[in-house]
Amino acid sequence: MRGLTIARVAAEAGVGVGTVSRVLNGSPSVSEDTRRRVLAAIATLDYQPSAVARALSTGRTHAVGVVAPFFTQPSVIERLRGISPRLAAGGYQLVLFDVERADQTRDTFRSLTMRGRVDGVLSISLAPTSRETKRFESAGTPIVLVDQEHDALPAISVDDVKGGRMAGSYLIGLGHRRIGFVGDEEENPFGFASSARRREGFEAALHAAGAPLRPEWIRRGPHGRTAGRDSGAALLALEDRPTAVFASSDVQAIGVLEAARAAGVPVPGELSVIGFDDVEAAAYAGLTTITQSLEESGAIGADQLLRALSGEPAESRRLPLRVVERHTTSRLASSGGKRGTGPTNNGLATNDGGGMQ
Amino acid sequence: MRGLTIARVAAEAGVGVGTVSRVLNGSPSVSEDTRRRVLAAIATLDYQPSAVARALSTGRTHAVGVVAPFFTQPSVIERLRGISPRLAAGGYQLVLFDVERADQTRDTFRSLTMRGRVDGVLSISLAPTSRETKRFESAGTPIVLVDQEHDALPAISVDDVKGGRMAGSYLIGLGHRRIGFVGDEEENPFGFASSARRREGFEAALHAAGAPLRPEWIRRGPHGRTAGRDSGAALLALEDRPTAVFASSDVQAIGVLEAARAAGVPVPGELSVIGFDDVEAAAYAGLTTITQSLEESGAIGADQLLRALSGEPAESRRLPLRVVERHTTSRLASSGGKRGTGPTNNGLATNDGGGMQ
DNA sequence: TTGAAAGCGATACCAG
DNA sequence: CTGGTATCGCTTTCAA
Repeated sequence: MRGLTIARVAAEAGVGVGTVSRVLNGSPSVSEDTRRRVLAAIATLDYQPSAVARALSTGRTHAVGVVAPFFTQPSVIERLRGISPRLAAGGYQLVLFDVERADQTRDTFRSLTMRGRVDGVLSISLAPTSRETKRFESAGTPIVLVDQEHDALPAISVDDVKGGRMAGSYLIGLGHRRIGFVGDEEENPFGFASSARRREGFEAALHAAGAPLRPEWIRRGPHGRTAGRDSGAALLALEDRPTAVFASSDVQAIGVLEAARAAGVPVPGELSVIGFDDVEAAAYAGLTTITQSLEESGAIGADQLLRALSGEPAESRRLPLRVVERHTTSRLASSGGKRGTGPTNNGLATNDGGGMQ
Repeated sequence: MRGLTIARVAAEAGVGVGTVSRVLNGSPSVSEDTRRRVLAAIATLDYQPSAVARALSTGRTHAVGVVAPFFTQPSVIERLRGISPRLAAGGYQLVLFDVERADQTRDTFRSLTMRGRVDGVLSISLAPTSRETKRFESAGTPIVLVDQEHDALPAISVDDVKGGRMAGSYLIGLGHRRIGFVGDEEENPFGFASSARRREGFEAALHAAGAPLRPEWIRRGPHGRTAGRDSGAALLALEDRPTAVFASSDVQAIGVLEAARAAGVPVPGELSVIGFDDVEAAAYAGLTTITQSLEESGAIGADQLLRALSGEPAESRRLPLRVVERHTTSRLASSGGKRGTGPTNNGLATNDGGGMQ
């Protein structure tokens, strides 16, 4: 059955196509009797309207494009977990645009401005250039950014510098003075800057406390667990090794934990580790970290985009950061400060919720 | 600039719309000179064709719908990791349909058969009813199933019964006789049956070896890490507790590992644990498991759908299963078999690749 | 309340 | 090689 169109339904019901369309869209100006007849015809024929035809006619696709770099990354997944249900509730489909290479970013944004592709865009960690931004504007396609700040576009962000400072201060508050850092390479083709900002805040905290800042304690490498493990191993191999480490992401922190285990360095006994993000695996690993409410950031971003889609202006939001104390940090043994000593078990947390599926 | 259409470009270039369309689609029958002129006009106007108009005209949306239950689950993510790049390479967009409640399944499949939504469907773990299957057929929408078998539709699957048998035999080969099982509830609204099938195979292996099969060693609960932990704890609290456990998924196995740690039971010293799936976290946790090549299953599913989309018939494929020995299983201490003893470190693996991002 | 017809923005066939 | 036009399937005036 090739062309089961609205015209066929109209014929079956003995009415005009306009009437069928009205029934389809719940228009009140259709007599109850006619409506029943049309509905019957629709059921008999098992008719389903064409989404594209409707989209071409109305100018709305009811689809939202979600742009994400390496969407299988834990932090991105958490954000998607917040985005998906909101979009679905708003009646929008989620079209996923994965970006695995920096040069794909431009192509992706370009294809997204093609009219009729999506009604709106949610961009995670990636920002359009000002030229692309203008394109979106002239195409009438709203775009909301997540995990970044922007002066012209609504964006959901956190204060990374402050987050770095929180991590530094937290460790210093535990009596640590020799503190290492494990983060991303700061020159990257994607333009990611959060790791660098977290490092800045971290260094500021150490500086303010008069703690030493050795260049060899600052390790930057690829984002990932294994790279984090390598950086951690390098740190632990140092003659004058740090007693604590701040990793600018949880996956890197988990790598550091592995390195410590491999080197036989007890955590948090001889090494305290704090991460950043609070992904699901952090709860599982018992990792102390700075939570940035990933899922919520996605949900809020989706909500703002939905607002924009419904005509109201979307707003930028800066989400709060908070230290989540778990089991990988503790007071430095030889110091006599005022904070309590952390637990001593390393590894698997036993009751930290988080429910990995 | 509201209506920047192909007509506007045609006017700008001083040609007909048909010619512009030919240029857009790389038709060879356009003189080099004309082509240049049209291209110039396109550049000047910064024109982008409308995807919906094109879709309505050609009957192809260049989008594929991916249906997945709880897409943030590790195993589903791994499959998506294989799917996404293939689809992108084939020029298709990925429209994600998350299913979180069983009753959404039908709505999802129904909306997917709406013509003009997507050109094809990839369904993970969820199967359409025969009625829905007919709908897809009459709509001309190819559909490929992943993680399930089907007699009328192409499907990418594994032999779950055999997998369960492999797990059971593996543990028996290590000298274990008292072996527990942790899996999903077998009556579930989604109709998932793999956990039940794995249990069947597992029990068959134990039966064949003459190993005891105590009802209290079989635990079924919700799919998830915390539920796995609870089941594991229950198993360990048993007077006559098992010396090994087969969990029908890695997340549940990881829960069992947590329970063992909480109970102070050394793994694999006093308890061997084997999982199923081989998700990324399994490598990280050093978990021995049965790999089912999740990412590859997604890639193959996508490839088959792409074939169907290009006219060739898609084929069903059954993927191989293989035991991946890591550090959570070892020979039963008191037994004198022929296999070597497993490593003794529990928890974090130190060099197992897997590169969690 | 309803039918007829004009778009929506491309593609593709048909002449020339 | 190129222009004109019918067509895709629906929504939305405009009259009646």
